[in-house]
Amino acid sequence: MGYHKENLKEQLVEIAWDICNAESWQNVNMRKVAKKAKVSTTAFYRHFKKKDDLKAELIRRGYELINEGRKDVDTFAGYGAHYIRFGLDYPFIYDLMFGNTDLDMSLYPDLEEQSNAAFDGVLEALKDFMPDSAEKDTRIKAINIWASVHGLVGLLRNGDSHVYKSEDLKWIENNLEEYLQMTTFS
Amino acid sequence: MGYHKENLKEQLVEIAWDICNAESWQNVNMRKVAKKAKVSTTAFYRHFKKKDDLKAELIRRGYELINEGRKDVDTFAGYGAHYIRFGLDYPFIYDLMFGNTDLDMSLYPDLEEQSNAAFDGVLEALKDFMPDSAEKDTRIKAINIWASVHGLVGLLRNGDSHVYKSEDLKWIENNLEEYLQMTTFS
DNA sequence: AGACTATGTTAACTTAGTCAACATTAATGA
DNA sequence: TCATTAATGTTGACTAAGTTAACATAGTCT
Repeated sequence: MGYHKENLKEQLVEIAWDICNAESWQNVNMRKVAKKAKVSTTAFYRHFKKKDDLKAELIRRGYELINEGRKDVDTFAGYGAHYIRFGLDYPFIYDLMFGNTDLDMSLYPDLEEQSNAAFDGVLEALKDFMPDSAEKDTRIKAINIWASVHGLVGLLRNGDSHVYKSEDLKWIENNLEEYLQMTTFS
Repeated sequence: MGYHKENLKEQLVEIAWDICNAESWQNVNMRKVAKKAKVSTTAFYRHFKKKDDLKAELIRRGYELINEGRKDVDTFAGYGAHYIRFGLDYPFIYDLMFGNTDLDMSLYPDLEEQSNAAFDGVLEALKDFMPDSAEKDTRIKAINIWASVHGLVGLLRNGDSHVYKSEDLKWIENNLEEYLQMTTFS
């Protein structure tokens, strides 16, 4: 069974993931992906409507990866550190996920589901950690944590172009859990 | 004096700013900008080496705007709110500034200067606010605040695609100072 | 005036996303 | 079984957009 290729769709996604992961989304183009898969440039369009679909699928897989790894973590700071490490381990995928995706999200419900799951993780973990706080305070705190975790990844990635260079950021990177303790429950 | 146009360079930047501000950087292209300025498409290249230079200039002006407005603010939470409001008032410029700029920063020292100034603002304000903290703790706190402010803008902008929709985010948006107090010095 | 520099235009090249027309392989059902 | 249909692939072409080269003209300086 199979045409020229077995499961070309999956292959294209994996090739795109690899290029994006190694060189950024900017460097993912149809001709390159197709060449690596040894098919014609336009074979892609038998499996996706447009390039954005490919982008959405990479992002979805990024969330999936985060959400899977999350299961092995049990402390609250561990959750945060897990998100941050994902950003550092997959910088270009992360860029794609949290930069300006310019995607019409309504077209990609699967993606939305995974991204909601990622957010829910924070809330759940936080509820366990501060069970006696008012519901609303917990939610506000969750928002704050989510916000700072994602902002921090940006700083850790681009730290060199700002004042807080190597020293502090390196310390944070090597002591993520401690940093999160300090800043989350100060 | 002047050739066909007076200060075409400035004009091009302003046109690009307007388009970007209204429709996002994606919608800024040379042909469109040139047309609005009533010059040929390539006149641009007499004033800039490449399109990235234009992007860098828009980003630089974004920081400039933030830094100027900052002077009118005097409370710490006020600073944070000022940054956040900028992100909400100039969403597409903000995207450009804090998304994946994909710029070779070493080529744009003026830009780096403005962005460092923005970061320094946080540190200065914080020092006044917690003068008796250890130097390092203050810096770590500044990083945390910077991170959460920028993360929050992202959430306020894309809140609809996450769990924490309208309610909480709207409250935060209308009570920025209070939110910052709550989360910064909890 | 003559030479040099700055600014602008036209035409063309390049890269990249996408579509239409056509070809072929697998699946399906009378 | 075999003819029809659906799925998958290829070729060639179109379009949009960034950029360059060659040329033209306007201002400046000695």
